[in-house]
Amino acid sequence: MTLYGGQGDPARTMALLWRAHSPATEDAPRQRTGRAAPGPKQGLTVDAIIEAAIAVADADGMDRLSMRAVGDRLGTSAMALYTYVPSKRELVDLMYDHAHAGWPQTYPTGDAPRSAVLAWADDLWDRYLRHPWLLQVSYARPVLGPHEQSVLESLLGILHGADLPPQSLRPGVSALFHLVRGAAQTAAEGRAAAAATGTSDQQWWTERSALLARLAPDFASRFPHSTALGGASSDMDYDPVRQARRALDGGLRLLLDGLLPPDD
Amino acid sequence: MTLYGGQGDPARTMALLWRAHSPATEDAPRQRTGRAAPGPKQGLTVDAIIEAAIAVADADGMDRLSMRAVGDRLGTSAMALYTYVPSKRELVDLMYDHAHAGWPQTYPTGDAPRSAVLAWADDLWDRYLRHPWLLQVSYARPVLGPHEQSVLESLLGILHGADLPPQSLRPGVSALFHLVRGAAQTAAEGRAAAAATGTSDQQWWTERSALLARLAPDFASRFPHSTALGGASSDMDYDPVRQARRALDGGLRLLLDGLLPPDD
DNA sequence: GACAACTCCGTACGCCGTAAGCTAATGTCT
DNA sequence: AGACATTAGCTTACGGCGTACGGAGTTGTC
Repeated sequence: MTLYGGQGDPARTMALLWRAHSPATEDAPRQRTGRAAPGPKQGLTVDAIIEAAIAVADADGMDRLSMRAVGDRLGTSAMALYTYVPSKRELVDLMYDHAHAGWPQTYPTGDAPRSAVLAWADDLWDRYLRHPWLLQVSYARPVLGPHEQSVLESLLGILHGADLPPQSLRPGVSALFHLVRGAAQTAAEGRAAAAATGTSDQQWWTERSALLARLAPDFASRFPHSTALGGASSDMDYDPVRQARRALDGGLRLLLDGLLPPDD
Repeated sequence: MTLYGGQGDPARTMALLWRAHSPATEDAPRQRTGRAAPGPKQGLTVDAIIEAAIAVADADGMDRLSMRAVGDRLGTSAMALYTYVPSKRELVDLMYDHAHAGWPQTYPTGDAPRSAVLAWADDLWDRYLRHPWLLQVSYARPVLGPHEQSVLESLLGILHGADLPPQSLRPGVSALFHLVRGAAQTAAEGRAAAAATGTSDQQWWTERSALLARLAPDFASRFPHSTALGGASSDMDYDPVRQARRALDGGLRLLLDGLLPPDD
C-alpha cells in the first residue's frame, strides 16, 4: 500500500528538507532553541541516516525498511535515530527527496522540445527503476523538497520554450508524470515478481494462462477483446521491463502528438 | 507504500478469484479434497469476509485494515478468517477485484468513441474516489480477477470501434489507465490530507507557502518556472479533487487528440 | 561546583500477520 | 451404534513493527 507522506509536523519536515540548501536555517536540532549547546557531541547526521535508509530500501525493498534495520546499518539502535528524525514518515519524505538528487538543471531544447521531454522522461524512468521504492511513496504529497522540485522545474523549463496553449501546461505536466510513474511501476513490479518467484517471465505467463483456461474456460467468449489483445505472437516479448518501456514510449508519443508540434 | 498483490499460491488465489464465475470449480476450501465433507458447518463465507474487509478499508483506510479488524466486524477472531482466505495478501487481491464489480459491460459508442472513452474514464475515476484504497494496491499485478478484467474489456470494446493504428492500442490503453489512476490518487490523497489535518485547503496552502518563503527565500530565483506555475490567481481553486479532475480532463483531451479522430 | 540542556538509548507497550495446536463438530464406515 | 478421520473454530504465542517514556551520562554556562 502507498505510504502517505507529509503528515508530520510540516514545519519540522520542511526545515529538514530544505536545511542544507537554505542560507537561513544553518542546521540541526541543536539550533532549535536559540541558545548555546550543552550536551554530548552528536554521533550521527541526518544525511548519514537518509543514506543508510536508502541503502536499505534499495537492497531489501520498502517492506524491509524499518527503523531497526536503519539503526543496525549504522551500528546503533532504532531509537538513536529519533534524535535526528522525528518519525519514520519524515524519514521517508527525506529519502524521497534525496533520491532525486543530482537531477539535470536544464535539458537542451534548441528547436526540439519533443526530444527534450523524451530525455527528461527517460531520466525519470531510470531513476524510478534504480530506486523502485520511490514508486511506493505517494507523489501527491504536498511537501516538496528541493530535489523533487528540480525535476518539475526542469520539465517546466522545457515546456516553456515550446509554445503551448497555456491551459495545456498543467494537464500536460501531470500527464507526463503519471505516464512515467505508471509505466515504471508496472516495470518494477513485474521485475520484482519475477525475482521473487524465481520463474522466468515466459514460464510464469504460460502457467498463468493454463490456470485461467481451466478455471474460466469461457474466458475467450466473455472477454473477446482482451483475448485478442493478449494473443501471443511468436515473437512476443515477455520481459516486463521492456514491455512497460514500449508502452511508455508509445504513450509519450500519443501524448506529445496532442501536446507539442513535431520536432523537425 | 504500495501493497504488492498476486504473491501467494497463484492457483489458490485464482481459484478464489474466479470461483463463483466458473462452472468448473463449484466452490470452497471444503471441496479441495475430492472426498466428502465431515466437520462443523462453515459459519462464514468468503464473500462476507471480502465485504467486511472492504467496509473496513472504506471507513478507516488501508492502514487500519487488519485481520483483527475484519474479524471484529464479523464478530469473530482474526484467525477464524484463515479457514477461508490463505493470507491477508490474497484477501486484498479479492477485495480489489470485488470493488470493481458491477462495471458496465459496454459503452455506447455510435460514432463517438471519444465520449465513450471519457465516460469510461469518468466511471473509473468515480470508482477510485469511492474506494481510495484501490489506489494503494499495485495495478501491475498480473493476477486478474473477472471484475477487473471487465474494466479492461469495456475499454477495449470502445477502442475496437475506433480505427486505431494497431501499434497505438496497447500504449493507449496503458496511458489511459495511468492517467486516471494518477489523477485519482492525487485527488484522494489531497482530500485525505485535508481531512486528516482539519485545516481548509486554502489555509493549508498559504501556511505552506509562508513556511517555504522563510526556509528557502531564494525559491523564486531557483525555481522560476515552478513559481510562475504556482502563481495564485485570485480565482484560484484550492480544492484538490477539483484540481486533479481538471488536470485529468485536460490530460485526456491531449492524449485523445493523439489517439483518436475527433468526435463530431 | 552547580545546574541546565542535551544526546543516547534500554525498556516497554500495543499493534501487526500468522504458525501451531487444541477442541469440538460432523460425516463415513464398520 | 460406535469408531474414526476430517475439518472448522479458536486460543495462545512468536517475532516483528513504530515509538513513548524515562534514566544515564555528557557537555556547556554561570
